[in-house]
Formats: sequence, C-alpha cells, structure tokens
Amino acid sequence: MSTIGKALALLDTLSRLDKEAGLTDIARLCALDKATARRFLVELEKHGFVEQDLETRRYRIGSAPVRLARIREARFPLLRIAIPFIRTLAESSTETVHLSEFSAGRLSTVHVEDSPRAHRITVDVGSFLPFHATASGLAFLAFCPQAEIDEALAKPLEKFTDHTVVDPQLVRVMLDETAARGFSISHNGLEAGVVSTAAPIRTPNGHPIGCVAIAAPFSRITKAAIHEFGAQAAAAANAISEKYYGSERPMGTIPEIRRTD
Amino acid sequence: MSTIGKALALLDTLSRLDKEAGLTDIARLCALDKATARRFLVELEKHGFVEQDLETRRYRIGSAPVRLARIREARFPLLRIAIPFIRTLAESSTETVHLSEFSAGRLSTVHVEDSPRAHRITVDVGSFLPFHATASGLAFLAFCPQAEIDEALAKPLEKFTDHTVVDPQLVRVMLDETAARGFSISHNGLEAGVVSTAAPIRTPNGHPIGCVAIAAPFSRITKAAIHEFGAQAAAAANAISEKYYGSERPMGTIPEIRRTD
DNA sequence: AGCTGTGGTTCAAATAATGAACCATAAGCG
DNA sequence: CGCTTATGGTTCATTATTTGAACCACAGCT
Repeated sequence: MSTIGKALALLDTLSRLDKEAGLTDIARLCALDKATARRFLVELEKHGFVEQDLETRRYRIGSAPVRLARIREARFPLLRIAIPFIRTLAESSTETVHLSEFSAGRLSTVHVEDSPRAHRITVDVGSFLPFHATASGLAFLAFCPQAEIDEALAKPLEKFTDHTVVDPQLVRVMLDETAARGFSISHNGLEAGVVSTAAPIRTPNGHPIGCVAIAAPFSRITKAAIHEFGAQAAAAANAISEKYYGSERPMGTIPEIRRTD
Repeated sequence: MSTIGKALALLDTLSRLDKEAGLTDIARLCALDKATARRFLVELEKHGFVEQDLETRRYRIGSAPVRLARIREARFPLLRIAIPFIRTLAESSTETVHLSEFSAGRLSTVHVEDSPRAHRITVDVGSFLPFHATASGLAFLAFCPQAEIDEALAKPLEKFTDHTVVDPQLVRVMLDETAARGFSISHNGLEAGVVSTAAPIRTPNGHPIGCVAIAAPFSRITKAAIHEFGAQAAAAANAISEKYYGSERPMGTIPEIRRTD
C-alpha cells in the first residue's frame, strides 16, 4: 500500500477512536511500527490534520479538516441544503431523522435531527452505515449500478443482530423491493428494536451520493406508518437532490439503473 | 520532503483554488510530475479527500474532511462555543466580526458574522490571515513565545497595501503595543480602507489558538470606537478561552510570554 | 535498586516513489 | 483533412524514501 494511503488510514483510525490516543496504541491499531506511526503523526501534524496534546502527549484530529470541510461545504453545500428538509421531516414524523453521505467506499452519518420524544433512536454523527444492515445502506445500494451491488455483496456480511440478513441473495431481494418502492425498510438490521426507512439523494444521472433515513422504535410503529415515513423520506431525498444539483434534469437515467415500475 | 507532506500540500493547494482543477494544472501548481500528481490524487480519492468530476475529469475537495471535521468539532467544539459570542459581538458593534483558528502554521478564518450595515467589510471563510498584516495575526503573534515571533518575522513580509508594515522591527513594536493593550489594531494592513482590532483565544497556559476580530470601514470609525471594539473583542476572546478549556486556571502564564507592564 | 510501561530516535536494508517518455483523445486551424 | 497542441492518463527502469529492530530517556511502580 502507498505511504499516503497508510497515513490517511491512520487518520481514519484516529478519527474512529472515542478518545485521544497515545503513540503506542495508534501504532498497534494501525498495524504500523511505532517509528513509522510517529513519522506519520509528525507529518500529519505539520499540516494540521492531527494535533498532539502537549501535556498528555496524546494525539487527536487537528483543525485542518475543519478548514477543508468549510471550503468543501462552501462550494458543495449539501448540508446547508439538506438540513431544512431533515429538520422538517423530524418535526412531522416526530422520529429521529438522519442524513448520510457516501465517502471513501462507505456510507457515513453526517447529520442527525433527534426525535423530540423521550423514547427515541439515537444515531451518532460520523458513524458508518453498513450496506446490508441499514435502511440507508439498502436505499443507497438499490439505486447503484449492478457492478457496485455485486462488489458490496461479495465481501462477507457481518451479522449485527439476530435479524441481520447476511445472505447476499436475500439482500438482493430487499434491494429489488427497495428499488420498486423508492425507499428501503430495515427491521433490526443493525440494532434490535429499531425500524428504519431510507431513500437516496442522487446525482442528475441517478447515482446515489447519500441517504435520508427515519429511524423509530419498533414497538410503536405500524406497517402503514413505516410506509408513510418511507414515502416522506423519498420525497425529501428527491427534493434535496433537485436543489443540490440545480433543476437541470431532476432525475435522469443511467443504463444500469434498477427500476421495476 | 516526505510523500505524505507532498500529498497534503497538494490537498492544500487544491483547497485554495477558486474552482475545480485539471490534472495538468494541479501538477504545475504543486511543482510535481504529472504522473506523481495523478498517483497522489488517486490515493487521496480512495480515501475521500478529493473527488473527480466524472464528466469534466477535474478534481475537487472530497467529503472525507467533512467527516473528520464533524468528529473534531464533536470532541473539540470551538465553533459551537465561540459562535454565540461572535454573534453577540457582531450585534453590539454592528460591524463584521470573524473568528480565526491557527492551523498548519497559519491563521485561517473559520467563521464570520457579517455586519448588518450595507457598507461593511466582508471576510471569506477559509481565507488566511498573514501575521504581520492583519489585526488577527498581530494579536496571535503578540501572545506567542519569542521564538515563534522570530520565526514568523524571519521570512520576507509581503506588502499588501501602501500601508502594510513590512519592517520586522516596526512589527515588533506593534506586537509590544498589542501585548500591553491586550488587543491589536491594524490599519489598512491587508486591504485599504479597513481598520480591524483583534484579541487571541488562548489555552490555559497562555498559548494562542485563534483570534476574535472586528473589522470596520476606516471612514466611519473613531479612535475611541476602535479601542472600545478592541476591549470587547478581548473580553469575548477571554470568555471563549475560558468556556472552551473549562474553568481551570482561566489565564495562566508561560515563561516566555511578552508583557510590557 | 530493578522492572515495565511510556514516548521518541537511529541507520542500514528494503521498498516504494519518481519522472521521462509514452499513448489516446479532443479541440483548433490553415 | 492532416497537422499541431492541448488534455488526461500510463509505463517501468532508476532513484530516493520509507521502514523497523534495536536503541535511548524518562516515569511510575514493586
């Protein structure tokens, strides 16, 4: 693997830790030599991607990504556009609504509007959403070209709960249903007791870039309500797609796109 | 230079471009071979730090920094803490107030609250603030250890306007004044017709991490008003420092700190 | 004292980065 | 139409960088 790749993987590892980490831990987690890890950290620090607490000598994510993120957002303001829709959806559904974005081969949570109810689902910003085990993942994949679906399902699928579907063939059935409906539904895929529905935000040529999802406790949700939420998520996702990419060809087609209707 | 450093420098260059850039331009701007630039871009793209527009083949900042920035902010929420203060200051002063953060050896703008007035100063988020030519830069440097001041003033100082002070000795005088007052004042340092005042946000041991600055058109500002704004900026910066780092030792001292009184 | 854990450094050996020359394609033009 | 000049992208022998076992220095503990 390239040096750059390893350094960025270190950054990724560091970002997924709950707390600041010491040199030895970082080296071990990244399967790097201590000397190598240190050189990477020093180099990343020079550019502001990590910073070292001078007292504890531990490392954390620096402020350079903040600057880059701001520039990215200024030029490509998905969040600014999406948040009002997410918020509206959270208010009307009174359930937790979250927005995810595809990045570096994975779907990660970029914004969450919590349900106002005491009994609610919580989703962490920054958390990853496995393709086969979350409504967001299914919604994303269902609208991807076949090649990407094959690639995602070629790897072994992790079983997060008793109900996680790990058979690629069954996942494909769910993808077909999702493509047909326009939104996905996931029962207890990642965590027990949670039901979610999601719909993809897509480029003008139909390729997904992220998802809008609604998550609710299984105990209080009827089948009809799930479908209603799904339809609302799809409407919001489409509205975001349209606003994000301008009004040029709201929804085009790419050859491989999956459609049933 | 290390490969990682070169790749991150490429990312930095890309971030400072106004628009998306092609391979040849990027290679030229970074003084890299086309093949090398391409390998870097591919590697950065794998990790989501850049993305390529599939139609124009041009590259832009990707969404990975957005994820990292969110995590950084979640754990280290300077902005969340600072924004209310900045906003209050913008309202009370009716001038443009901005917040900068030190990162990768430079001071960059991370938040701006615009003046409600029609005639106002505009500051771009993401823009860099030279140490010798802006109120923020002076305020930051004035509270740095002597070694860092020497380092910053060792390089040639760029002349942005007719009034930019580029003589290191004169800059040192301004730093002494700033340290004595607790806030800096800059007249026409970066742009003509602008007067700014700034104060540093500091760690508990006194080291600056960023600045709060107020910028106003020279034409409508009296000397008394500038000093009043400066005092307000200093109060806001101290309040942010205190809230950001908890209430432990609101303002300590480091041996090398500059004091005139 | 000695032990064990940190963070951090060194330098010969191993490996990955480099870039001149290359291809393919597209646009501009006499 | 063919020629020129751009572009993005690729190859592979040469070269420079990365690598990691062994090494300090220090701190806390028994």
